Amino acid sequence: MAVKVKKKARVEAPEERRRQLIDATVSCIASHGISGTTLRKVSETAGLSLGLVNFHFANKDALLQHTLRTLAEEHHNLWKQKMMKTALPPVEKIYAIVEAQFHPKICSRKKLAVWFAFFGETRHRKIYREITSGIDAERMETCRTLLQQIAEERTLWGQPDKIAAALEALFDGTWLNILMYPEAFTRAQAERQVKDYLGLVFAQRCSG
Amino acid sequence: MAVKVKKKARVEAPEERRRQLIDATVSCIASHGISGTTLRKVSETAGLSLGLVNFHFANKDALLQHTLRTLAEEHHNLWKQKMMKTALPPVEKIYAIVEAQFHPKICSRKKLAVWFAFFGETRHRKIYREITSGIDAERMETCRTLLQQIAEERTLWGQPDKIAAALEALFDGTWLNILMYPEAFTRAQAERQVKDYLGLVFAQRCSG
DNA sequence: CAATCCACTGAACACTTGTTCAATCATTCC
DNA sequence: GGAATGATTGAACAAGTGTTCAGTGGATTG
Repeated sequence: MAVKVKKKARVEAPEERRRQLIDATVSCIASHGISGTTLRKVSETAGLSLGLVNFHFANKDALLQHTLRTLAEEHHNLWKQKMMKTALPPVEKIYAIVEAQFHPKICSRKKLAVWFAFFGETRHRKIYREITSGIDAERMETCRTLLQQIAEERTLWGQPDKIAAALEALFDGTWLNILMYPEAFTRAQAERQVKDYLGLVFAQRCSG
Repeated sequence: MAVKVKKKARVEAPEERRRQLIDATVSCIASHGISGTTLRKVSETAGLSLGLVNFHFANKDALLQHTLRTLAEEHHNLWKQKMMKTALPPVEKIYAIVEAQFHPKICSRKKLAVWFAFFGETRHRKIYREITSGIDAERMETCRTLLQQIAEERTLWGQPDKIAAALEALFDGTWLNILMYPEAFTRAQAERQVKDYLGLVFAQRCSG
């Protein structure tokens, strides 16, 4: 009966264990909030012992930081990759960034809950802000550059940096709406909403 | 030397004490997050004794709920009042709602920190969502109605409910940007940003 | 096989938490 | 003035927290 099912090994590679613990942390934050995320709950969710958390992470705060960093990297990798894949036209590249923002892998309710749990703590834990600010700034700058390129070939209704800022706000705002009122706001609607805004900005309605 | 300075009375009217405790809670959440807000810190911030918190509020959770409700009511009262004050034209009424959203009394960094601290907990504490959903829905419905009225007298670039949803996202998104990157995003800029969006939607660029 | 290594365990520790409650104090009422 | 009322205090308590660490055992090496 010794089927070769990948059972939970008693001993695993450190990276694998860290990943398991981070996954468990994401689940815990999503269902109990940061204030309700204890090391006991994390270890229990991961099916591991309490002491193991402090073995793989210096302390609880390090675990939380790694969790946020993992989410941030995942997001960063996705929009970067999606954007690179698309060939030349800048308009399509911006749309690719929008699609990455609302990709199921990134924009699940569970992960949104974790994102906003951290956002809610950014004021007094500036390390959290530092972790996210990097990718936020890079994406916004990328959008600004793309908009600048678009502006050279067609009339844009607004300045590129203003539009990039509005885009950033739409990203975060629609995320929050999906998190709080998932019955009223969906990923697909949010994606359409942001694209509609871009369509409004791009349209050469009455090219004089 | 007995100047009639309003010193902290040892005994105060219950409502006054409750207000003091809620103010202290706002300060605590803003500087330590919800997870770092303890009854000891709240009572210390308020300059009152520990036991008094549980005397005026059933428990810690009741205190937090009253705090959120107070913020929600303050916001609701402001935009309602600002909107009523403005005379007839619906366009001006929408602008009044925008201005209320970014009014210094509502949109201070301190209060934004508290708002997002609660947003970060809404997934597992549905009571928080219930408290805010009421005013959110009412404001969005009001905007939708106003946009419908505007659509009757001029061409609107988009459907009223879609625009109302985008407006909602812009409100929340700009709030988050101000909270996280106050050096890069200000209240005034945010207000202008939202108004620019409305300008884009309202403009009869090439009225055929 | 024996020895070494190190991921792993969970009991134990010091500390903080929310909550309770008997005692205290200022005020109000007769 | 004296009693009654009710707001206020802070010590005490049980429950839960993050962290430590001596010990366990499965894998790897010689």
